[in-house]
Amino acid sequence: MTEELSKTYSPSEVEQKWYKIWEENKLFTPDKNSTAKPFVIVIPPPNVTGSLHMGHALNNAIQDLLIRYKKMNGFNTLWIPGTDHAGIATQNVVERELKKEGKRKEDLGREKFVEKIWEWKKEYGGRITNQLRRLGASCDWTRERFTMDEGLSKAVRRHFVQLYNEGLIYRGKRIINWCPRCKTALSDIEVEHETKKSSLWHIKYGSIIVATTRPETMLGDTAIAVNPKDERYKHLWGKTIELPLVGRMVPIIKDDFVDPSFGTGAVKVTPSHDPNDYEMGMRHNLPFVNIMTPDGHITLAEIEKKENISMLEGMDRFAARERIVGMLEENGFLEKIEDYETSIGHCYRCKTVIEPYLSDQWFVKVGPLAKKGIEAVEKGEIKFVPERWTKVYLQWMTNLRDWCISRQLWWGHQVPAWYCRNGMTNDKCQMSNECNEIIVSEEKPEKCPKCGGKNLVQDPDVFDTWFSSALWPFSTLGWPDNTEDLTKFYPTDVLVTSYDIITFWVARMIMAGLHFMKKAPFHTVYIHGLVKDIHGKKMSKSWGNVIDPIEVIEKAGADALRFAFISLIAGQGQDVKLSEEKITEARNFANKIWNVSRFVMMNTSPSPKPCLPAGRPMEGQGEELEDKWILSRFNQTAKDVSSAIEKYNFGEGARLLYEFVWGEFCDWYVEIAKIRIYGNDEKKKEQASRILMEVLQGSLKLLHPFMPFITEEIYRRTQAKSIMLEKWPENIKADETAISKMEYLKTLITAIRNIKAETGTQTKTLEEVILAPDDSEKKAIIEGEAIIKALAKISRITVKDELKDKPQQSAAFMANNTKGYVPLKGLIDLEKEMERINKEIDKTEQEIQKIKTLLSDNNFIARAPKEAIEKQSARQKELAEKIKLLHERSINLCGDK
RNA sequence: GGGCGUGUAGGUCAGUGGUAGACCGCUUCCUUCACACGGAAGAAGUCACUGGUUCAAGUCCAGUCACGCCCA
Repeated sequence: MTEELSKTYSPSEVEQKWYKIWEENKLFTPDKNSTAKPFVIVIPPPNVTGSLHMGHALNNAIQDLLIRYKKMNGFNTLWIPGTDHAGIATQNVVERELKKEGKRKEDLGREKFVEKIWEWKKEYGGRITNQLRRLGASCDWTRERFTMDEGLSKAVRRHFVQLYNEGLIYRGKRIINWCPRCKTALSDIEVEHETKKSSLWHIKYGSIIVATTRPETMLGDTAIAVNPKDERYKHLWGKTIELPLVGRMVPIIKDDFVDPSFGTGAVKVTPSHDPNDYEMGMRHNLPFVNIMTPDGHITLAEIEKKENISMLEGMDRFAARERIVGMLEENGFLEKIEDYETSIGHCYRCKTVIEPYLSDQWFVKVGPLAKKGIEAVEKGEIKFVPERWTKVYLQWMTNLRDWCISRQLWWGHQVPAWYCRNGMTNDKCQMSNECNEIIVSEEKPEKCPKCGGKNLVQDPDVFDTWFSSALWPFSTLGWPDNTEDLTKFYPTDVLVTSYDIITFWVARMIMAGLHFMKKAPFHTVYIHGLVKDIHGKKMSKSWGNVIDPIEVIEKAGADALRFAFISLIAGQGQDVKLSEEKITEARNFANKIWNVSRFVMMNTSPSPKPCLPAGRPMEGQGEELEDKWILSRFNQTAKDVSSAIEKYNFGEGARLLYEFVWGEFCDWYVEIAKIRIYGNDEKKKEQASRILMEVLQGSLKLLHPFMPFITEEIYRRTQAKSIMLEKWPENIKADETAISKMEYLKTLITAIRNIKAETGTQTKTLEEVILAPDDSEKKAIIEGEAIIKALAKISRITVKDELKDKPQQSAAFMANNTKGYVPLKGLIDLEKEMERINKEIDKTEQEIQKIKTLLSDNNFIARAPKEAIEKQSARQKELAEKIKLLHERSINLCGDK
């Protein structure tokens, strides 16, 4: 009949098989001839050197859910995958590899080193994309892109040249964030600030005392500043004082920037080593004295040579701090040291303390670009989900400083700018020359347009990685060429990402998209939380709390991991706390799906298996009450799951399916269907198995975006067609009467089971149950007689209109408006039963008291809507009945004694 | 300092003004032929606190406390 299915589901046996089939059959590639509306997502490109972590797993599970859902809903879906060259991170990885061989990148030279990275990329670059396949991501791999591909590199060059020609990019000497370990500039957001305990050193500068958190930079001081309103220092205005140790004479200047309440109200000014001091230096025309090498060591090259400080030459910046403080103390310049908390910037890639550093860099003038980006969101062209992230985005966009895009790295897109070195005789000053022309061009220019010289040297710097990933939504589609894909698939639809990247990436994509494509790159930005461990801690190697997604996939299956994630997503984009327990729960759910499918297939007619569209009209057809019920509930579930997904309430969708499949289909419908399945009526048997298969197939479709592998595996055992190509069930018809009848029957059965469990007769089939229902309930009881008998294990149901003579030695219960008695002659433990009843009475009385108070409240009667009042009165009546019954029962019990 | 978020059962979390929910764990019972990764039943709540709005607040508003994150 059916090939044997194992008792437990083994994901490892099926997952990779199906992925291969899907990919080989190009099920992830959009149909070229389709006229259907496209639905497009671009993947947030993971770092090419990375490996899949839980953050990726969550992010891609969501995207895959959307893509699979939309595909089943008739959209021509496209999910573009790819990876990011991640400048610093990748360079660091390969540098570390080199270090193992005892080499530095300088030993190889730039060209060889970059070659080495490409080799590395070739070997390991496919790791993360293969891991995405393990997850089940339905990416169109035929369109896979890498940010350093030829096409994308061309896009970056166009990006730069166009902005430059529009006056939105400039080069200049500014204070930037410098990482002395990576030896490159960083943008403002690549610096992580951390508040740390430090000191505030008070140093005597002649008659003035200045307070500073960075005493070592005093070597580069070129002024002392005070606030012009600060009367304390009036007598010193315009005077000069001698810099301790260094001996240089520096002026005392007035500047509004100085906060009189900070320290002594007088501050040292080091224009080359502090962004605020830089501004002051510019305002007051101060000299700029650099005292540090790019790797964070002291240099005295720009300082007048003096014997007493010569030992500082080449000293590490932190050692120099201690040394200088020591020297100040020895020479009586140190007034005092205070404890002080200060915020210190660190490199986001290597955590080294950032140095504000004066250097030549390329900048994007973001003002005009940000303006468009703000308008697009304010006008609703782009919507953030959850909505609250809009504020974060807008706040950031309105406070933007110009973006430093040049990086002193070897790996990345080299800046397409050439310097004319014509007439240059001295190789020492690399960037200065007599012609002085900068040529910005997508391709290398032949000669200098100004002087005709051919000695052109390209800027050695590369771009910030985000400068290229800003273009991702259209560079992946072929821009700047006007390709078919670009016309067809831009703008994309939804961007799925976590909140930590809104500023890095989302904002920049929006700016670039609006500027170059004149259209926002997506209409919706769905922001999800970060993956944390069960205690809410970030997963990190140093904490030792990392769960590896691939290990989970191997143990529990990708479906389990995905379902665990999705069901953990709350409506508001909170962080997701992943635990082994949640994964186990999801694995158990997969196993439940597997087993109910086994049951259905074991009881289904031989092939060809019926292929019935789920959710067809349910009137007529001679179906039983339970059939109408389950089909109605299926249709409601389909509708509710759709609406949850449309509203990005993915967790809600998962919970609805879990509840329907396990709590309704397995726990109730299958049990009820067994009456016919194991019965003798062939026609009824056929009918039941047909509905079983129908609901199973429908449920598999609804589950598919959540759990792609198991649903395909089972579906293909019932169908030749891939479930990916099936239509999403969308018949909304539901038979409300059937639903309420079944809900009542479930309540009744649970009530009887309860009595049986309390009286220890759970496993026995009891002879009789006596029921006194109201009219509508009576109908349900008659219709559901077989169901009650089978599920509550009762041989006979006696329905009475009125209960005149109360059955002796029986347990009583209420199920909605039905009074019920289970005769239990000789089976009742009187004391226990009495206890149970008293407890029940207490509980019921408490509740009834609450309602009484409410109903006697004139305000409630006057102002509450009619339905609310009616509902409460009905409830009161019901409870009163129950109390009455319980009291009667209590008296009867005494009689029984 | 500014902003955002969170606080509900022992744990982890849902919750849409009108009877407080799920899973795990716990208690009792069940190896019955889809599944012990299972089934049945049950116990377990000061919805952080204080006020306010409302006939009615876990839900809306204000404040307080605790924790977390982001920005400066």
